[in-house]
Amino acid sequence: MANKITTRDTDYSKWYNEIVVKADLAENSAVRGCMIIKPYGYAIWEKMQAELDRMFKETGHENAYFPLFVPKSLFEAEEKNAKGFAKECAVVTHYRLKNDENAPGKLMVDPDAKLEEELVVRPTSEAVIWNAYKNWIQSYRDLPILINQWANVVRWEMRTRLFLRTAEFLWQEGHTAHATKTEAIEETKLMNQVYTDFVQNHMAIPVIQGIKTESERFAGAEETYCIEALMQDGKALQAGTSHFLGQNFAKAFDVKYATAEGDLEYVWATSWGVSTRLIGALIMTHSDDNGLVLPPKLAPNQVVIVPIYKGEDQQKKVVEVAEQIKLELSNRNIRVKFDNRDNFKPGYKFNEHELKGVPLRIAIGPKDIESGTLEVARRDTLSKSTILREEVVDYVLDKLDQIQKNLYEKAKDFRDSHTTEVNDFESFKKIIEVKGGFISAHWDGTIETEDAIKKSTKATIRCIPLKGIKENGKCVYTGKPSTQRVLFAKAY
RNA sequence: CGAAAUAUAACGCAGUCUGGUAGCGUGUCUGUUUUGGGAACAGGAAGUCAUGUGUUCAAAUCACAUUAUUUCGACCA
Repeated sequence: MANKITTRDTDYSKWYNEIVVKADLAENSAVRGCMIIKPYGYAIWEKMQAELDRMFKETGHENAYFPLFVPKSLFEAEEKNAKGFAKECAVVTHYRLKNDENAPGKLMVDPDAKLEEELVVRPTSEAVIWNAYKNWIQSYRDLPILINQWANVVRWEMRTRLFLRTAEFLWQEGHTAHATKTEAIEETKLMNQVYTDFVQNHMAIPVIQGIKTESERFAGAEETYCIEALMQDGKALQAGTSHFLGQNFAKAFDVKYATAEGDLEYVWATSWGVSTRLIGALIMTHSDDNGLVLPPKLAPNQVVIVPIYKGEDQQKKVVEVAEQIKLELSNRNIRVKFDNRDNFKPGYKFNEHELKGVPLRIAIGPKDIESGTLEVARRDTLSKSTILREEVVDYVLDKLDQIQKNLYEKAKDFRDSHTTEVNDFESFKKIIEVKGGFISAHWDGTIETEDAIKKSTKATIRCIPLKGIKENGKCVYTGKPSTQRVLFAKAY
């Protein structure tokens, strides 16, 4: 009951449960909405981390680590940011427990150990980081600062949803400081592109790049660039954001640098992040009724070998061939697992690895040994073929590549067929209700209209697409003139 | 915080209306036989029925309160 995850049409629980479970921390615990990432799920996260980290470094960034605790005075320095997060902060007020005299064996918060200044558990790290940057930046020679942090953050949401909105989550947050506005904006766009490349090429999830409207923008940002993906149930998911922060944080933390001309100027800032929410996106984009479907580039095991045999003689022969194939594949950097557990039957293993989303499965039995063949099954299409034993390496390399592409194409076809151009509000309402997905429509650019549409349909503006075509039209709600279509959808 | 539903074994559930021995499936443990799509049989272990109070000869079951969870609102990556 506690672990059941149900969206409107789809029960994702069996897929999630391979990867993550809701943390059952304690009876009557006030901590809700935390998750335990199981080893298999964490292995996927590690793959994602490794690739993102490589991309960050390739674009000139370095990793660093900053404190979990943010003194309240620092936190409130940038007003808009503080206000945006104020309602969802966990706050540390005491630093000690003591024995409870009224309840032997129990502990209580020591009232004498009240902190003079409360500590906010970071919901994001701008405040601590910019407090540090103040001391790191003196001159234009110190710029740019291009730093990324891998960390956990806490956001005490009213309502949590496993994976997509947990109270604590893992993420990376990049925080950069630049001498010029142009350079900072370039950085913001660059990271938006890095996220796009990663999500599309590695996660096989097609995304729309765009900028957020004022009401959806990050608290404290001047412009928020985002990538938006569409899930199989027709709801949109924000997959990654990069923010141009202007000089807001520089002014709040008084971070100035001496220019080459000797003037003092405030620096320009960006921040950008993606979180474990991406694993949720991965599941909800590709999975089918048989369980997870993982893109080869992120699958902890790309190939699993299942042996089939009767009796010890056969077992010996089959295992020998299987080990040999495993070696051949590993030598080509393919992540391969030989499932030689003797206490499960092949059929059980087939189903288990399907549930876990392993892209390719190789079955080897006595018949194959005799004929020099192998049976290879694809997870994405659930189709099986028999191949020659000596072709295995080339075949696997080729198929892994195909699966990666096929998953992307499939997701893209779904996304495209669930993106509808709409020109009047009646169809807007109908499409959102019946079909779901993205709606491309004209908007007059005002918050009032955005709000009214949200109230009436629950759909929000996901983004103003970067690659949108300029065209003159009339706002779908007010009929006022507009120059570009924006993307609406119901969102997670 | 508003509205509704739910809480029984590790997991999924029945039993509650109509009070009277704590049940089923999966998993788990032992043994034997099994292995080309979730094995079969036999035997075993496992539950303060969310918590508290009340009604009753008797409460998983009825009443009241509390807590937690889920879904829908408001909030949000």
